[in-house]
Amino acid sequence: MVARRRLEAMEQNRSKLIAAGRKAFAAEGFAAASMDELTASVSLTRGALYHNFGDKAGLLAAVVAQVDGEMAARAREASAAAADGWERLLAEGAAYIAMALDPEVRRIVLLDGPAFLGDPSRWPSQNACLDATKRTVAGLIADGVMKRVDIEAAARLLCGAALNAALWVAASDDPQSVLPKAVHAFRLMAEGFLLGDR
Amino acid sequence: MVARRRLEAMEQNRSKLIAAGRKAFAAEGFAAASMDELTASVSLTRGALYHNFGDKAGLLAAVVAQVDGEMAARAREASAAAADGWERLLAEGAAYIAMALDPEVRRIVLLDGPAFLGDPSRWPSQNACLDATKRTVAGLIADGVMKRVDIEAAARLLCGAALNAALWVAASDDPQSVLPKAVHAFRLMAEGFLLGDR
DNA sequence: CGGTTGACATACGAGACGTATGTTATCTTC
DNA sequence: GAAGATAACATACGTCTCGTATGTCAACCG
Repeated sequence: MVARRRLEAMEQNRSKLIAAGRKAFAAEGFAAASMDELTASVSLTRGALYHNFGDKAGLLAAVVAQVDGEMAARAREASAAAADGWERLLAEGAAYIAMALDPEVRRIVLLDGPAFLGDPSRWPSQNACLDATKRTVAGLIADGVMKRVDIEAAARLLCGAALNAALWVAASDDPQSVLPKAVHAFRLMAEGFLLGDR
Repeated sequence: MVARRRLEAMEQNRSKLIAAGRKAFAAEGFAAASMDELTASVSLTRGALYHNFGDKAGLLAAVVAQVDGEMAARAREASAAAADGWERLLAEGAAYIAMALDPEVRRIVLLDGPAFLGDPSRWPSQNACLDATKRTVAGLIADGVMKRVDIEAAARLLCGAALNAALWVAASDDPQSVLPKAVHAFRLMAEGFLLGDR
């Protein structure tokens, strides 16, 4: 407690800053968040921030990576509970829609992330949604379940549909009542990729 | 030329500011654009800006409304050229994907717009993409072409898929080669909403 | 044990936004 | 037709923010 190792203390400060970033960015948005207030809220100064993350966008990238990692974990849970490969794709989609109900996810990953960090597929954290969907789609095409379509195109469309539906659900007046509508429509649309008729 | 009517001059200044906003926001992004430089580029000062648009976000809203209006016009053109109702939906989707190749549309309407103005469906300009798609979907359901699904949900998913695919196309290294892949995948996915099998 | 390095704090400067105040041309009203 | 009122800007100011440059202190190392 008294004499911590240097790296250990540094890692602790990084965690505190990232945690403060999640709160501030989610509450006020990236642009409006003040780095002075943010760092002071964890008893540090901007010196620590610029030393660890380079600039304000660097902290955003670190926050996005953390949230994105948690999203990937939840997606894997939903995926594991599914029976076959096709149900796995649908489960992942429903999971992403549900995840976007979290204000942190919505504001940080879906709005400010693309606006201030550029295209999600070029993030260091590699956007969990896209990555998982691409793998699932690739498997379904190989198994002859899905029509032969460009993997990245299908993944982009599916993720885009899911995340956009999620933004709608979150912005609606009664999220809980429109969520099933979104999930149902997503399922129908995804079935457009199914081979045969069933 | 010499003694213009008051309202006419004011409308001209508004137009100049909006035009400057389109350039600056597209080139530097909303957050990085300086209102001093922007107003000076059309021989005005920030006084004119704050008098006409209230604040910086007000100018963004005006710019978004203008670009959004142009998008709606182009969507109507694409729609009018289509044979039946279903082809009209696909044509609109393809048109939106193509439109997002324009850096102005991408940066202003798809990235900064949602981030700084909130959910597109609550914009004063009412988001052309969403609105047109909703009308088309409603017609197709009434005609028994599409499955009975929540209209807003279907429109949101279709627009989300199209716009997200567009962001992918735009961010790719060779946009012209991936665009057909995106359009093809969009068509397949939309067919999930079709009644019957063909 | 003294020098060095790294992690962080502090001080500073450059802009940027929004507002409050001033200025001028146009419109109204008697 | 002239004076007051109003609208459309310009100007000046204060406050905030980010990024950097400099300072400082504890931890490490030979």
